[in-house]
Amino acid sequence: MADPSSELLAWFDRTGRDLPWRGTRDPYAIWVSEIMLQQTRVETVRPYYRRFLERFPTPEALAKAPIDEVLALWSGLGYYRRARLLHRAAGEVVAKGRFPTTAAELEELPGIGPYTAAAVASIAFDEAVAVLDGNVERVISRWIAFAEPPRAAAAKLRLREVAASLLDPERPGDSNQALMELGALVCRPRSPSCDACPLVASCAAYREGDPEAYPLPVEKRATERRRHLAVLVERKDEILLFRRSDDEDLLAGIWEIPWVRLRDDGATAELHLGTRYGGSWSLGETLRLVRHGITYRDIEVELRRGELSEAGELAEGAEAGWFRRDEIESLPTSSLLEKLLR
DNA sequence: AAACCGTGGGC
DNA sequence: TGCCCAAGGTT
Repeated sequence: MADPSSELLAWFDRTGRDLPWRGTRDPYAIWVSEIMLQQTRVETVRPYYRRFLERFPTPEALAKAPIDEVLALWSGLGYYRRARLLHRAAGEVVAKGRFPTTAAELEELPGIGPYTAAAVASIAFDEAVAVLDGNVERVISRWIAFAEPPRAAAAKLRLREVAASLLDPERPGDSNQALMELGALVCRPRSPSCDACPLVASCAAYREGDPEAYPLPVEKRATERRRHLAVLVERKDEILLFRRSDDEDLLAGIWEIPWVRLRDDGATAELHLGTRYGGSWSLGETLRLVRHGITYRDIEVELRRGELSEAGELAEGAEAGWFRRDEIESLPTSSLLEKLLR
């Protein structure tokens, strides 16, 4: 009874959180939760998950919805490509006529990689396949004092092997979730609570005395900062928005207020949103400039005083329109717009 | 393989 | 403030 696998599962049974996507065996619901949870915290996902499943309770409901409605429910969650791929994959499931039941089959769907395939297969279908997410990487790296950064494919393979050795074949879904839960609550990136850890007795990093030393750091690229200017343009009770082209890499198909890149000296240097704009808007409408800051990974958007002077036109694939605030809720938007209207 | 995609919380 | 980094996948 003192083997690590049993200790881990017993700990999970005792202290595991009661999350909305636990307590269901519906593979579709579990799938949706796993997509939303990609690189996204549990507390952020909660409200989105509830609304999304309420509106799209089945793959059929999701598949037949227009993509803009899917994106509207995803608005503010980030990584919008996830929503597009989920929508596309739902169409494939419906076309196929049945839900994929193995990790190998699941991984063929767009947006489902090794992690998500293993998570859905183990949780919904009891397939004894180990997940390797950021939590498991950290837990296992510490448990075996893994001496290389979890970057190369070979390193990940090794970590997954060890994770698999901790799997209870009778309860693979709970075993996987236990490892992730442990990483999220106890074996945290900083200040792990080794006192509360069910694996402490066999943890190599703990024995060495400095569990935080693992996993070994992955080299990170330098980030470039760019400054932008964003402007809220209003006329009466309407706001001017632009819909970014579906071909954009960043925020494809998302409605936003106009923002432009600034040169280092603060002058407008480059037009964003795939748009050109300027005098053509200023047809007597009120230009209201708002102060606000928002940061994408390496892009700072700053709302501040500015002059719009260049004449312009809409770029290929982009679209412009005036909307009342109550209409904007049903549009695909980003957090920039959501914060602005808050 | 490395770079890219959004956002928010924690320190 | 600035930086880390989160239930990753795609290219």
